[in-house]
Amino acid sequence: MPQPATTVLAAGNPLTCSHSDTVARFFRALSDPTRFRLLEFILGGERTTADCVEHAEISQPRVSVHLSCLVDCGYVSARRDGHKLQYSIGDPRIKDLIMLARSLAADNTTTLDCCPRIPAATPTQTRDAR
Amino acid sequence: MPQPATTVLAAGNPLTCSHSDTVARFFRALSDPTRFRLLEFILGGERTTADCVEHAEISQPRVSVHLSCLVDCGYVSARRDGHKLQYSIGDPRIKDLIMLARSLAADNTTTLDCCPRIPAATPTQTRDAR
DNA sequence: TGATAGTATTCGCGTAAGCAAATAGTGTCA
DNA sequence: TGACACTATTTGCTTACGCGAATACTATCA
Repeated sequence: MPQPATTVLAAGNPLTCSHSDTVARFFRALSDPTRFRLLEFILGGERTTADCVEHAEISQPRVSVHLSCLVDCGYVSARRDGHKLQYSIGDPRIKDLIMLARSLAADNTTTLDCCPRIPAATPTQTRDAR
Repeated sequence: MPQPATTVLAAGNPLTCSHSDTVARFFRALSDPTRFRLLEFILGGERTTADCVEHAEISQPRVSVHLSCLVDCGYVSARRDGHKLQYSIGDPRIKDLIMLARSLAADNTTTLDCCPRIPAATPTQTRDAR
């Protein structure tokens, strides 16, 4: 189903000026399993850093970096609550994005898992997380 | 807006079994600028490998690898046409995903570009990207 | 205002993954 | 079936980036 290049651009939005590289950077934030799991966790409700550390099972500094990244990329927003920081999803469209991706990924699990270009889902392979 | 963790899972879809790592892998395919640009290019209509090579301005072997990756991850499908291969978008939801991401990324361009966790949009760049 | 809980930064390391160049493989048509 | 157009793989290199460990910073409250 070949579509002219203008189809996307003429969809009635002002997004045509959004450079591809920026969108790729945006996706990059979700391409790390740890970060993506953190986002999913926060998608389930407001979470403190401590919650995230416990959930992610990695060091606090690492979680801090990942959360900062998610904030910078616009996925989550932080709110101070006494000593702690509370993280939550800032935009309802994030949920749509995740669910859409889940749906698409689910339909391609077999080939996805075999893609040699993106070898294993587990970085720093110390544990057999498969 | 804190939501219970069950909200996503009880949304009436069977996607709960789709592991986070698989979805992260799915996103990984779009996290590379070259690959993402190729996908956008193909989104504009059916393209041959030669078209993609010309568009991406990298070597044919590299393009081949990227296209294979996009096929494996379910973004595009390939069709033989004489000597050539024709690539096209396989699923209309892909377009939705891209447009949603474009929209979200556009709203966060400033912070996105400053995220030190995802340094520069240009790989293999000799300049000091900080 | 000082103690401290909570968060962020720096450092060094190792793997992931992008690239070009060379080359091998495969499908199509004369 | 051989020649050729097109596509995929291999090799070697370099950079990106995730990790833990150590440590520095900072906001809050007694």
